[in-house]
Amino acid sequence: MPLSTPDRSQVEPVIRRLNVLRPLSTEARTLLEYAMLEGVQRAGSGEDLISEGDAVDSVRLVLSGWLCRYKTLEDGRRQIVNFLFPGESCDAHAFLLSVMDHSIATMTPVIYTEIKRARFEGLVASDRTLAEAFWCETLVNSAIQREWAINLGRRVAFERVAHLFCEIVERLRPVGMVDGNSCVMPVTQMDLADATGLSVVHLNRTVQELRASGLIVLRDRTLTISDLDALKNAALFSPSYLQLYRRD
Amino acid sequence: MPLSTPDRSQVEPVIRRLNVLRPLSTEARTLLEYAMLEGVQRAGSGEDLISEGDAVDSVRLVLSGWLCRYKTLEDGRRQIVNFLFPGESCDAHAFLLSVMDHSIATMTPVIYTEIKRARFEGLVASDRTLAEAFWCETLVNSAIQREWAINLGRRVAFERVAHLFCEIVERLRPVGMVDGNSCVMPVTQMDLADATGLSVVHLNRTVQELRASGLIVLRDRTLTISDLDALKNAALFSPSYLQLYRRD
DNA sequence: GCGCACTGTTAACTTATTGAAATGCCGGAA
DNA sequence: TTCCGGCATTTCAATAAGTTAACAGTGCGC
Repeated sequence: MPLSTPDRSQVEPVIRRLNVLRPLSTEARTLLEYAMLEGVQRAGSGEDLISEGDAVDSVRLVLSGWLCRYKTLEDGRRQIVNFLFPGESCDAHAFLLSVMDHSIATMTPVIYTEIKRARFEGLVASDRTLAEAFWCETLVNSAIQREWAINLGRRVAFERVAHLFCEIVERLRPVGMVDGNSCVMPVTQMDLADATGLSVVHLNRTVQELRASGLIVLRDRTLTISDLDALKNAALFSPSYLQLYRRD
Repeated sequence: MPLSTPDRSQVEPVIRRLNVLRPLSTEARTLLEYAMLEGVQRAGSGEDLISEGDAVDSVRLVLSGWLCRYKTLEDGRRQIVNFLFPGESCDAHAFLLSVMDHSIATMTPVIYTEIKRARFEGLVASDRTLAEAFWCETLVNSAIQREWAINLGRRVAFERVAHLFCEIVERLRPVGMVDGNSCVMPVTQMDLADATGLSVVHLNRTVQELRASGLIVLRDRTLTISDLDALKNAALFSPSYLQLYRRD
C-alpha cells in the first residue's frame, strides 16, 4: 500500500548512505528521491519480502526497520547471513541473476521503497554517480559477508557475539539510530543465535557472559555498550570493512 | 612478466564463464580477449597477489591455478572466505572501494591476466553485455559467500567438508578440470581447515570419516568422488547458488 | 480473571571440536 | 646417501558448544 503522506525525509537514510559511498550529483539525488517516494511500502514484522527461488524484478531500499537475509537447510536449520538496516539496499542488480539464492525477512515492522527493474535501470543509466554508488553498496555488502565468514569460522562464541554487537552499532550509527552508547535491539535471542551460528541456549549463556564482564547491558530490547573500545577489543573488531567514511 | 607466447585458448575459461552468466556480443568477446592477452602474468604458489589494506587499481582474471580470498585476525587465526578458480574474476569493480578488505593468495602456480582500471572501465563502458556479465560475476560471488556463511554457521564438520568438496567439483567442472569423477586437490589439509573453519586435526579426522563412509577417495593430491549424489545428500548440497547454467 | 504462546533463563548432561604433542611419510637440498 | 621441513595422521586430555528439559516473566486474547 502506498504511504498516505510521502515525506522527503523518510528516504534520507538511503541518499545519505549512497552519498558516503560515492558523492551523488544533485540531479541523481533528485531523480532517486522522486523514484523512491513513488514506491514506498510497509510490511509487518516477520514477513518474507522475497524467498529463495523467487524471481527478482525490482530493487528494494530500506527506509526504516530491521530485516535479515537468511538461508535454510532442508531440515530446518537456519542461518541469518546478514542484516539489512535503514539506508541499505536489498538487492540492487539482483535481477541480473535468475532467482534469489536466499530469502529476505523483516524482523520488525518495516518501511521500504520498491523500484521496478526498468525504472531502476533507467536511473542508473542516466547518472554515473548513481550507478557507482549502487555498485559500491553491493561491494560493501560482499565485504560484510566476508567478515561474517571469519566471524562464523574463526571467532569463539564470546568474540562472535561481541563482534555482531559492534557491527550492529557501527552500522546503525550513520543513520542516527544510536543514542549515545545505546540502540534498540528488537530481535529475539533466537535471531541472534541464527546470526552467530550458535544454539539459542549457548547464545543466551554468551550474552550472560558479556553482561557479567560489564561490556554490555541488554534489557528491554535495548542494547547499551558500556565501553565500546573494550567491546571492540574483545571482538577483534576492526570497522574498515564497513566503509563508513568517504574515501578521498 | 608478460608471457612469451600469448595464446588465445588460455583466456577461454574467462570468456566461457562470462558467456554463461550473460551472452556476450561478438565484439565484446573480441575486445575482452585482446585486453586479456596483453596483461597475462604468472605467479608462484603461496604468493599474495594483493593484501588487506592495499589499494586496488586493476582487475585480475584467473586463467589457470587455484587462489583463495582470506582474512586473518590479529592473533593469526585465518579464514579462507572463498576460492578462486580459472575463469573467475578477483575483483571486478573493487577499485570503487578505497582498499581491500581481504587478501588474495595463490595456492598453486597461477596464470592470470591483469587489466588496469582505466582499460577495464573503457571495456565495460563500450559494451553493455560485458558490463552485465562482470556484474553477474560479482553477484554470483556474493551468493557463494552467503552459502559459505550457512556452511560455517550451521553445518557440522562432516557436512561442511562434504559441501566444500561438492562445491569445488561443481565449480571446476565448467572449466574442464574435472575428469569423470576426479579432480586435483592441490591444497593442504591446513588450507581445507581454514576454509571450513575447523582445526587441522579435526579436518583430518573428518576426511577420514568421508573416506571410511566410502564417499570419497583423497590421495596423491587427487580427489575422487565415488558417488556424487550420495555426497551431495550428505552435504545438503544444492547447486543453484552457483548459477552454473544460463538463464533463459 | 484465566490460559496460552513466546521469550528468556538456568541446569544437567552429552557431544563435537580443539589443542598439544608425538609419529611417520615423503620429497628435496646438500 | 643423510638430513630436514612440510604434511598427514593419531592419541589423549581439555574445553566449547549443543541438547533436552524445566521454569519464570511477559503480554495477549478471551
